[in-house]
Amino acid sequence: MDRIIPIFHSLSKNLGKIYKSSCEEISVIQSSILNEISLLPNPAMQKVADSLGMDITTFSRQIATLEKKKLVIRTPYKEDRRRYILSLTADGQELIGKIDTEIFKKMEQALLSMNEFERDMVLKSIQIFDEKLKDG
Amino acid sequence: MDRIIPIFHSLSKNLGKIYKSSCEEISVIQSSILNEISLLPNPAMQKVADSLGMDITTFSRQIATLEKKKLVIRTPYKEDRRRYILSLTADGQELIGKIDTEIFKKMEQALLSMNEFERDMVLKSIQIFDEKLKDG
DNA sequence: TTCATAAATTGCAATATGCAAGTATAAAGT
DNA sequence: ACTTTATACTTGCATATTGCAATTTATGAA
Repeated sequence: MDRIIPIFHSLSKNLGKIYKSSCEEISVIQSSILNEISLLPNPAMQKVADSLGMDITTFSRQIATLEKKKLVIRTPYKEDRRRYILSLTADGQELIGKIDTEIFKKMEQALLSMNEFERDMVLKSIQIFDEKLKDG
Repeated sequence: MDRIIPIFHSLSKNLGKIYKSSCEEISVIQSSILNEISLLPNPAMQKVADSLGMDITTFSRQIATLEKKKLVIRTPYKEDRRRYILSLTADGQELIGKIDTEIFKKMEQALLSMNEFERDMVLKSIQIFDEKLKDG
Protein backbone atom coordinates (compact mmCIF):
# COMPACT_ATOMS: atom_id res chain seq x y z
CA MET A 1 0.00 0.00 0.00
CA ASP A 2 2.91 2.40 0.53
CA ARG A 3 3.80 2.36 -3.16
CA ILE A 4 0.42 3.74 -4.01
CA ILE A 5 1.32 7.43 -4.17
CA PRO A 6 4.26 7.13 -6.58
CA ILE A 7 2.14 4.83 -8.73
CA PHE A 8 -0.71 7.31 -8.71
CA HIS A 9 1.53 10.12 -9.91
CA SER A 10 3.29 8.02 -12.49
CA LEU A 11 0.06 6.59 -13.86
CA SER A 12 -1.58 10.03 -14.03
CA LYS A 13 1.41 11.33 -15.90
CA ASN A 14 1.58 8.44 -18.35
CA LEU A 15 -2.12 8.38 -19.11
CA GLY A 16 -2.05 12.15 -19.53
CA LYS A 17 0.81 11.96 -22.00
CA ILE A 18 -0.94 9.28 -24.02
CA TYR A 19 -4.11 11.32 -24.09
CA LYS A 20 -2.34 14.52 -25.06
CA SER A 21 -0.30 12.92 -27.81
CA SER A 22 -3.45 11.32 -29.23
CA CYS A 23 -5.29 14.65 -29.60
CA GLU A 24 -4.07 16.68 -32.53
CA GLU A 25 -6.92 18.85 -33.68
CA ILE A 26 -8.50 19.61 -30.32
CA SER A 27 -7.44 19.87 -26.68
CA VAL A 28 -7.62 17.00 -24.20
CA ILE A 29 -10.44 18.77 -22.40
CA GLN A 30 -12.43 19.08 -25.60
CA SER A 31 -11.81 15.45 -26.42
CA SER A 32 -13.07 14.40 -23.00
CA ILE A 33 -16.22 16.44 -23.60
CA LEU A 34 -16.86 14.72 -26.93
CA ASN A 35 -16.25 11.37 -25.28
CA GLU A 36 -18.62 12.09 -22.41
CA ILE A 37 -21.37 13.18 -24.79
CA SER A 38 -20.99 9.90 -26.67
CA LEU A 39 -21.40 7.93 -23.43
CA LEU A 40 -24.49 9.60 -22.01
CA PRO A 41 -27.97 9.13 -23.49
CA ASN A 42 -29.31 12.43 -24.87
CA PRO A 43 -27.59 14.49 -22.21
CA ALA A 44 -28.33 18.14 -21.41
CA MET A 45 -25.40 20.49 -20.90
CA GLN A 46 -25.57 20.50 -17.12
CA LYS A 47 -25.48 16.71 -17.10
CA VAL A 48 -22.28 16.47 -19.09
CA ALA A 49 -20.63 19.28 -17.17
CA ASP A 50 -21.49 17.57 -13.87
CA SER A 51 -20.28 14.23 -15.10
CA LEU A 52 -16.93 15.75 -15.99
CA GLY A 53 -16.78 17.86 -12.85
CA MET A 54 -16.50 21.00 -14.96
CA ASP A 55 -17.77 24.45 -14.13
CA ILE A 56 -20.89 25.07 -16.23
CA THR A 57 -19.72 28.44 -17.53
CA THR A 58 -16.45 27.05 -18.79
CA PHE A 59 -18.35 24.13 -20.23
CA SER A 60 -20.83 26.41 -21.99
CA ARG A 61 -18.01 28.19 -23.77
CA GLN A 62 -16.27 24.95 -24.71
CA ILE A 63 -19.51 23.73 -26.27
CA ALA A 64 -19.77 26.98 -28.21
CA THR A 65 -16.26 26.36 -29.53
CA LEU A 66 -17.01 22.73 -30.40
CA GLU A 67 -20.19 23.78 -32.15
CA LYS A 68 -18.27 26.30 -34.27
CA LYS A 69 -15.94 23.48 -35.20
CA LYS A 70 -18.95 21.41 -36.29
CA LEU A 71 -18.20 18.62 -33.86
CA VAL A 72 -21.22 19.03 -31.59
CA ILE A 73 -24.86 20.02 -31.99
CA ARG A 74 -27.07 21.65 -29.37
CA THR A 75 -30.72 20.73 -29.88
CA PRO A 76 -33.46 22.58 -27.95
CA TYR A 77 -35.31 20.18 -25.68
CA LYS A 78 -39.06 20.46 -26.10
CA GLU A 79 -40.13 19.18 -22.68
CA ASP A 80 -38.02 21.80 -20.92
CA ARG A 81 -37.13 24.78 -23.03
CA ARG A 82 -34.29 25.85 -20.75
CA ARG A 83 -32.30 22.84 -21.86
CA TYR A 84 -30.22 21.85 -24.84
CA ILE A 85 -29.56 18.24 -25.71
CA LEU A 86 -26.01 17.62 -26.84
CA SER A 87 -25.00 15.24 -29.57
CA LEU A 88 -22.02 14.63 -31.81
CA THR A 89 -21.98 15.43 -35.50
CA ALA A 90 -20.62 12.86 -37.95
CA ASP A 91 -17.35 14.81 -37.86
CA GLY A 92 -17.38 14.65 -34.07
CA GLN A 93 -17.93 10.90 -34.11
CA GLU A 94 -15.16 10.47 -36.61
CA LEU A 95 -12.77 12.58 -34.57
CA ILE A 96 -13.25 10.65 -31.34
CA GLY A 97 -12.84 7.49 -33.41
CA LYS A 98 -9.49 8.75 -34.64
CA ILE A 99 -8.38 9.77 -31.16
CA ASP A 100 -9.46 6.45 -29.67
CA THR A 101 -7.51 4.63 -32.36
CA GLU A 102 -4.38 6.53 -31.37
CA ILE A 103 -4.95 5.82 -27.70
CA PHE A 104 -5.56 2.17 -28.47
CA LYS A 105 -2.28 1.85 -30.38
CA LYS A 106 -0.32 3.07 -27.38
CA MET A 107 -2.22 1.00 -24.84
CA GLU A 108 -1.96 -2.04 -27.06
CA GLN A 109 1.77 -1.63 -27.29
CA ALA A 110 2.07 -1.77 -23.51
CA LEU A 111 -0.29 -4.72 -23.17
CA LEU A 112 1.22 -6.77 -25.98
CA SER A 113 4.60 -6.62 -24.29
CA MET A 114 3.13 -8.82 -21.53
CA ASN A 115 2.50 -12.52 -21.65
CA GLU A 116 -1.08 -13.63 -21.94
CA PHE A 117 -1.49 -14.47 -18.28
CA GLU A 118 -0.10 -11.14 -17.15
CA ARG A 119 -2.20 -9.26 -19.67
CA ASP A 120 -5.43 -10.88 -18.53
CA MET A 121 -4.61 -10.15 -14.91
CA VAL A 122 -3.70 -6.54 -15.65
CA LEU A 123 -6.81 -5.86 -17.72
CA LYS A 124 -9.07 -7.44 -15.15
CA SER A 125 -7.38 -5.57 -12.30
CA ILE A 126 -7.54 -2.19 -13.93
CA GLN A 127 -11.21 -2.70 -14.56
CA ILE A 128 -11.82 -3.63 -10.93
CA PHE A 129 -9.75 -0.71 -9.74
CA ASP A 130 -11.55 1.73 -11.98
CA GLU A 131 -14.94 0.48 -10.77
CA LYS A 132 -13.91 1.04 -7.17
CA LEU A 133 -12.69 4.54 -7.94
CA LYS A 134 -15.93 5.29 -9.74
CA ASP A 135 -17.99 4.32 -6.70
CA GLY A 136 -15.90 6.22 -4.15
CA MET B 1 -8.70 -5.98 -25.22
CA ASP B 2 -11.80 -4.32 -26.66
CA ARG B 3 -12.76 -2.86 -23.28
CA ILE B 4 -9.52 -0.95 -23.14
CA ILE B 5 -10.74 2.36 -24.54
CA PRO B 6 -13.68 2.84 -22.17
CA ILE B 7 -11.41 1.85 -19.29
CA PHE B 8 -8.79 4.34 -20.42
CA HIS B 9 -11.30 7.18 -20.47
CA SER B 10 -12.91 6.22 -17.21
CA LEU B 11 -9.60 5.80 -15.43
CA SER B 12 -8.28 9.10 -16.76
CA LYS B 13 -11.41 10.81 -15.55
CA ASN B 14 -11.37 9.21 -12.12
CA LEU B 15 -7.69 9.82 -11.47
CA GLY B 16 -8.10 13.38 -12.68
CA LYS B 17 -10.97 14.00 -10.31
CA ILE B 18 -9.05 12.59 -7.37
CA TYR B 19 -6.05 14.75 -8.24
CA LYS B 20 -8.13 17.89 -8.67
CA SER B 21 -10.07 17.41 -5.44
CA SER B 22 -6.82 16.86 -3.55
CA CYS B 23 -5.27 20.17 -4.65
CA GLU B 24 -6.71 23.12 -2.82
CA GLU B 25 -4.08 25.82 -2.74
CA ILE B 26 -2.52 25.25 -6.14
CA SER B 27 -3.52 23.87 -9.53
CA VAL B 28 -3.06 20.26 -10.59
CA ILE B 29 -0.36 21.35 -13.03
CA GLN B 30 1.53 23.14 -10.29
CA SER B 31 1.21 20.14 -8.02
CA SER B 32 2.61 17.88 -10.70
CA ILE B 33 5.56 20.24 -11.07
CA LEU B 34 6.29 20.13 -7.34
CA ASN B 35 6.00 16.36 -7.43
CA GLU B 36 8.35 16.02 -10.38
CA ILE B 37 10.95 18.24 -8.74
CA SER B 38 10.82 16.03 -5.65
CA LEU B 39 11.46 12.93 -7.76
CA LEU B 40 14.43 14.11 -9.82
CA PRO B 41 17.91 14.60 -8.34
CA ASN B 42 18.93 18.28 -8.51
CA PRO B 43 17.08 18.86 -11.76
CA ALA B 44 17.53 21.88 -14.02
CA MET B 45 14.42 23.55 -15.41
CA GLN B 46 14.64 22.00 -18.85
CA LYS B 47 14.88 18.55 -17.27
CA VAL B 48 11.67 18.90 -15.30
CA ALA B 49 9.81 20.49 -18.20
CA ASP B 50 10.87 17.64 -20.49
CA SER B 51 9.93 15.04 -17.94
CA LEU B 52 6.45 16.51 -17.71
CA GLY B 53 6.18 17.09 -21.44
CA MET B 54 5.61 20.80 -20.83
CA ASP B 55 6.59 23.67 -23.06
CA ILE B 56 9.61 25.37 -21.48
CA THR B 57 8.16 28.86 -21.70
CA THR B 58 4.98 27.88 -19.90
CA PHE B 59 7.09 25.99 -17.40
CA SER B 60 9.36 28.96 -16.81
CA ARG B 61 6.39 31.10 -15.88
CA GLN B 62 4.90 28.44 -13.63
CA ILE B 63 8.18 28.24 -11.78
CA ALA B 64 8.15 32.01 -11.37
CA THR B 65 4.69 31.71 -9.83
CA LEU B 66 5.70 28.86 -7.54
CA GLU B 67 8.77 30.78 -6.45
CA LYS B 68 6.63 33.80 -5.54
CA LYS B 69 4.50 31.44 -3.46
CA LYS B 70 7.67 30.29 -1.68
CA LEU B 71 7.17 26.68 -2.72
CA VAL B 72 10.19 26.36 -5.01
CA ILE B 73 13.73 27.73 -5.14
CA ARG B 74 15.84 28.31 -8.24
CA THR B 75 19.54 28.01 -7.50
CA PRO B 76 22.14 29.10 -10.07
CA TYR B 77 24.25 26.15 -11.13
CA LYS B 78 27.95 26.92 -10.94
CA GLU B 79 29.19 24.40 -13.52
CA ASP B 80 26.90 25.86 -16.17
CA ARG B 81 25.72 29.35 -15.53
CA ARG B 82 22.85 29.08 -18.00
CA ARG B 83 21.09 26.65 -15.70
CA TYR B 84 19.04 26.84 -12.56
CA ILE B 85 18.66 23.90 -10.21
CA LEU B 86 15.17 23.51 -8.83
CA SER B 87 14.32 22.41 -5.32
CA LEU B 88 11.36 22.55 -2.97
CA THR B 89 11.18 24.80 0.04
CA ALA B 90 10.00 23.39 3.37
CA ASP B 91 6.59 24.85 2.53
CA GLY B 92 6.69 23.11 -0.83
CA GLN B 93 7.57 19.78 0.75
CA GLU B 94 4.81 20.21 3.27
CA LEU B 95 2.27 21.05 0.60
CA ILE B 96 2.97 18.00 -1.54
CA GLY B 97 2.80 15.97 1.66
CA LYS B 98 -0.67 17.34 2.31
CA ILE B 99 -1.80 16.71 -1.24
CA ASP B 100 -0.41 13.18 -1.23
CA THR B 101 -2.24 12.48 2.02
CA GLU B 102 -5.52 13.50 0.39
CA ILE B 103 -4.81 11.37 -2.66
CA PHE B 104 -3.90 8.46 -0.42
CA LYS B 105 -7.16 8.68 1.49
CA LYS B 106 -9.17 8.34 -1.69
CA MET B 107 -7.07 5.57 -3.17
CA GLU B 108 -7.09 3.73 0.14
CA GLN B 109 -10.85 3.87 0.24
CA ALA B 110 -11.04 2.13 -3.12
CA LEU B 111 -8.43 -0.46 -2.22
CA LEU B 112 -9.80 -1.27 1.22
CA SER B 113 -13.15 -2.15 -0.32
CA MET B 114 -11.44 -5.16 -1.93
CA ASN B 115 -10.50 -8.40 -0.26
CA GLU B 116 -6.83 -8.95 0.39
CA PHE B 117 -6.27 -11.22 -2.58
CA GLU B 118 -7.92 -8.82 -4.98
CA ARG B 119 -6.06 -5.86 -3.52
CA ASP B 120 -2.67 -7.51 -3.93
CA MET B 121 -3.48 -8.46 -7.50
CA VAL B 122 -4.72 -4.98 -8.34
CA LEU B 123 -1.73 -3.21 -6.82
CA LYS B 124 0.71 -5.52 -8.53
CA SER B 125 -1.09 -5.17 -11.86
CA ILE B 126 -1.25 -1.42 -11.81
CA GLN B 127 2.43 -1.29 -11.11
CA ILE B 128 3.19 -3.61 -14.02
CA PHE B 129 0.89 -1.65 -16.28
CA ASP B 130 2.42 1.65 -15.31
CA GLU B 131 5.91 0.32 -15.96
CA LYS B 132 4.94 -0.81 -19.43
CA LEU B 133 3.38 2.57 -20.20
CA LYS B 134 6.51 4.31 -18.95
CA ASP B 135 8.72 2.34 -21.33
CA GLY B 136 6.50 2.78 -24.41
C1' DT C 1 -49.90 35.54 -9.42
C1' DT C 2 -45.70 35.54 -6.98
C1' DC C 3 -41.67 33.55 -5.39
C1' DA C 4 -38.05 30.29 -5.52
C1' DT C 5 -35.32 27.25 -8.27
C1' DA C 6 -33.00 25.55 -12.42
C1' DA C 7 -30.48 25.74 -17.24
C1' DA C 8 -27.75 28.20 -19.82
C1' DT C 9 -25.20 32.49 -21.38
C1' DT C 10 -22.34 36.72 -20.85
C1' DG C 11 -19.14 40.29 -18.43
C1' DC C 12 -14.99 40.48 -16.57
C1' DA C 13 -10.64 39.81 -14.49
C1' DA C 14 -7.16 36.51 -13.60
C1' DT C 15 -4.49 32.87 -15.32
C1' DA C 16 -2.45 29.74 -18.76
C1' DT C 17 -0.66 28.71 -23.19
C1' DG C 18 2.89 28.56 -26.98
C1' DC C 19 5.30 30.64 -30.77
C1' DA C 20 8.80 34.06 -31.94
C1' DA C 21 12.39 36.66 -30.45
C1' DG C 22 15.70 37.93 -27.03
C1' DT C 23 19.78 37.39 -23.58
C1' DA C 24 23.45 34.95 -21.74
C1' DT C 25 26.46 31.14 -21.52
C1' DA C 26 28.80 27.01 -23.28
C1' DA C 27 30.73 24.10 -26.84
C1' DA C 28 32.41 23.17 -31.47
C1' DG C 29 34.64 24.37 -35.74
C1' DT C 30 38.33 26.76 -38.20
C1' DA D 1 41.71 33.23 -30.72
C1' DC D 2 37.55 33.81 -32.69
C1' DT D 3 33.60 32.83 -35.20
C1' DT D 4 29.69 29.93 -35.43
C1' DT D 5 26.44 26.96 -33.50
C1' DA D 6 23.83 25.20 -29.89
C1' DT D 7 21.77 25.26 -25.24
C1' DA D 8 19.19 27.22 -21.01
C1' DC D 9 16.23 30.26 -19.82
C1' DT D 10 13.23 34.59 -20.14
C1' DT D 11 10.05 37.99 -22.21
C1' DG D 12 6.58 39.95 -25.75
C1' DC D 13 2.53 39.11 -27.53
C1' DA D 14 -1.66 37.15 -29.06
C1' DT D 15 -4.91 33.74 -27.94
C1' DA D 16 -7.32 30.46 -25.00
C1' DT D 17 -9.08 28.94 -20.51
C1' DT D 18 -10.93 29.53 -16.18
C1' DG D 19 -14.55 30.68 -12.63
C1' DC D 20 -17.21 33.98 -9.97
C1' DA D 21 -21.00 37.28 -10.34
C1' DA D 22 -24.78 38.77 -12.70
C1' DT D 23 -28.31 38.10 -16.31
C1' DT D 24 -31.92 35.82 -19.17
C1' DT D 25 -35.32 32.59 -19.83
C1' DA D 26 -38.12 28.85 -18.28
C1' DT D 27 -40.12 25.59 -14.81
C1' DG D 28 -42.27 24.48 -10.42
C1' DA D 29 -44.23 25.54 -5.91
C1' DA D 30 -46.94 28.29 -2.64
